[in-house]
Order: sequence, then C-alpha cells, then structure tokens
Amino acid sequence: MSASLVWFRNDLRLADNPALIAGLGSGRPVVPVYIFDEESPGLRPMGAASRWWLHHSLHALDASLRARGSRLILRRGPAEQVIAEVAAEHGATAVYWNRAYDQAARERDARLKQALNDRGAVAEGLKGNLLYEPWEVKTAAGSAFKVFSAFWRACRELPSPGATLPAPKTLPAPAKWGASDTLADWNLLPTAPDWAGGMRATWTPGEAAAAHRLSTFLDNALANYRQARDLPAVPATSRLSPHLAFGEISPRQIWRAATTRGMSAATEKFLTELGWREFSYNLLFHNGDLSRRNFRAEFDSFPWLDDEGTLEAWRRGRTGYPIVDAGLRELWTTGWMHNRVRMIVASFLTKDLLVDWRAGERWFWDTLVDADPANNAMGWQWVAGSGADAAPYFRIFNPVLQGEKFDPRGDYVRRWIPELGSLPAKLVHRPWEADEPLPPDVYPERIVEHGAARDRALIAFRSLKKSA
DNA sequence: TTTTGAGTTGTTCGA
DNA sequence: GTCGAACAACTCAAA
Repeated sequence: MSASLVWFRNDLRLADNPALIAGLGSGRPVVPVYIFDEESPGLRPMGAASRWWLHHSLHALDASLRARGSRLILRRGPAEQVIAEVAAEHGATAVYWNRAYDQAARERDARLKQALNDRGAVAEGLKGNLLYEPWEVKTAAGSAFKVFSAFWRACRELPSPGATLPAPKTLPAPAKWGASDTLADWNLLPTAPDWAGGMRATWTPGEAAAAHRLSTFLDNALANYRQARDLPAVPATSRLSPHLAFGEISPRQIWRAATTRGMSAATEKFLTELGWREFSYNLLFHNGDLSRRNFRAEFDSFPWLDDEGTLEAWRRGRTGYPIVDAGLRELWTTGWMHNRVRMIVASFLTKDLLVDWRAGERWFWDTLVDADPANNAMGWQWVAGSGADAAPYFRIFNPVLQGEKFDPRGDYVRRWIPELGSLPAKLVHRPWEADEPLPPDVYPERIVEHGAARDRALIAFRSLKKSA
C-alpha cells in the first residue's frame, strides 16, 4: 500500500488534525514531515522567539509520533522541492496539509498542488487552523466584512464548529524511513548569548502542555475572565496564544472545550477572542500584505517620524513610563506580553512617539513566541488607526491613567521594573513626581511628555484628514 | 438605490 | 469627585 505524506506546518499536533486523519485514510502508512523553509520567495522568516518555540514544539511532536510507532522527518529547504524529494524517497502518492492563509503560502500551496496533480499524486489542503474559512463568512452582498461586530455576528449564525478529531493511537510506518535532519542541525536555539532563560521558565511548548493549559484555564480562570482579563498582574487570561500560533491546539478544540462546560457571559467573551483571531485571518486572506501595507490607504501619507533613538528606547523598555517599560521588558524576558499592555505600548509607539506601526510590528514579530501573521498585523494597524474597524485617531492612551486603572497597586510594574519597588502605589506610575526621583541611570526620565506628545499626534492625524 | 443605525479596548474638559 | 459631552464626521452593513 502506498504511503501518504502529511506535511506539518503551523499545526504541530496529533489531535483534531484533519490533514493527519486524511493521510491515514484507511490505515495507509503515513510519513510525517516538517520543512524548515527560509528559501521560498515571499515567506517571512520566523522571528527569534518563534524559532526557540519551534525547536521545542517539534521535539514534542516527534516524541508523540515515536510513542505511536512513527517519527517526524525534518528537512530544510524550499518546500515545493523538498516535498517532491521526500515523497519520492518514501514512494508516497498523496500529500496532505492544513491550510495557511497568507499570500505567499497560498501561492506556494497552489503551485505545489498543481505540480503533484500533474504527476498523478493526490494533494489536498484541509481546514484545520480556523473555525470558519474566510470564504465561508460573507456579508449579505457577498463581500468580506470590514467591521468586527458584524463579522462575528455572521459567524455566530453559522453552524457551530463540529466535533473534534481524535489523535490516532498508532500510525503505520512506511517500509523504510528516508533521510532526516536533526533539530540541532537547524540552530534554532540561542547560544551566545542564551537569552531564552525567561522563556524556559515561563513556557512549555507542545501539544500536551497546550491541552493542560486550556483545561487549567477553564477550571480556574474562566469564571473571572471578564472582570480580570484586563489586569496584567493577574493570571486571568488563557495564555494559549503561542500554542495556537503553532497549532499545538486548534481553535475548534478550544471552542468545544469551552462551550461543553456550559455557556455564560464569560464563555461568550472568551469565544469572542477566538472571533478576533478569525477576523484577523479573514482580513489577511483578503489583503495579502497586511503586515506591510496600510489597510486604509490614506495612511500612506502619514508623517511618521523616523527616529531610531526613541524606537530603541521603546524596544528596550526605557521610555520612562512604567507601564510601557514593564510591558516591553515582559516581552523581552518571556516572549509574551499581556493583551492590555500590548495596546498601551502600541499606542505609545505610534501616537506618543509617532513611529510607524510597522517598526513595532517587526519588533513583536521577532520577540513574541505567539507571533502570528494575521493577529500581529491586524492588532498594530488597529491601534495605529490604519486598520479595519480601527480606533478613532483621537483615542490616544494615557500611559499613566492606563497604568493606574489596570495596575492600581503597581504589582505588574514592580514585577518587571524592580527599580521602582520602593515607590508607593500613588507614585509607581508617575515616578517623576517623587520628591527625590530615581537617578536616570537607575530608571530613565520620560523620553516625551505625554500631554505635549498627545497634542503633536492630534495635529499629525488631523493633517492626514485634510490631505486625504 | 437610498437610508439608517451602529460602531472592542479612551481622554479631556467643564459644569 | 463625578458626570456628560466633545473629539469628527465616517464607513460599513443591512433594511
């Protein structure tokens, strides 16, 4: 019996994996393969934090496969060529994968499918990474949604996501395994220096850890989700984002697990966050270069300031605004940042510093373990005002008020900026008002004064209106 | 085709 | 200290 090749991409799991089930068919031998591709045109190279995660996630996937009598073939190079090689080495006559939605991947997959079909092989992409395919959700007029609430209302009127697929208990092996790299060959982990200590302390990549995190969240935190999800000092969010980004868990698994426990306002709010992910992918599908091009074309003439100095202070968490700096230090240390704080630091970069949102998007891409081509670009454009359903231009976060509102005791800020530990709660978000401010080499002075920066931003955004 | 209601996450000012 | 209004009209989606 001829083998099937199952191409793992951003779906590093065995449960609820349609491509894997399709490959297995009626008990055919399966060749699981992952390709590290930094050569195909148009593909965005993975960021450093994502590479760290990928190493561990692939390790976990390989271990799961070996426990089922199989293994993961690791190969490097342009995917279309490598797929053909691996298929030939194993005598595979069918290739299955779960769909990706960015332009470069879609074009690559279409070429590959054509090439395989031309040689008489089966090639099929399946729905494994979204609740609803982008072409399944349309307005009454048949167009794509540009407003989230209408989009999500339409999704909720569609049939609920179906049952999840079980993980296969065993996977028939091919007669002979072909060549494979080792993970060490790929040098995905940082060595000189090893900056991943904070990530190791924070995260456990892999499908089993993802499932555990989901059930822990549903058991312990969902009930309080609506009240506490905006408080960065409280572990009130699911922290599933990197697991989702690598497909160690599917949105359908999350949906089913959450709704099976009964609907509540908290459940609905949590599902809405999955809805934002769906909306992001919908936008990505309909706008190929969401991470580079302004969704609203009038922003092409926005007078961004090209200031490497303020950008670098922002990256390193040395802006002088505690909630901003805490967020960027959390990101640098753990590869993750609380959602509320992401909005605050993004508003600060694009509005207080007037730095192009793409610079922030690139930094997040490199440093986030959950870097996602749809969510990251959509989120940045949303805050900057250039995106779909974006914030009005006058909505400029005040980093002091945001800090005091969402981190009232300063616990979050002190956790990431221990230098501020001696300040009372009243001053922790405005340390410059202390009788004896900290020396600038201990904690920096503000690089801009928010009131003046806000006025400057309003003028810049108004200029956009007039020129448009 | 035209009309109408609605619209994630905010801040500041002045009464 | 608290509250409503203004910010700026605009785009989208559906009737």
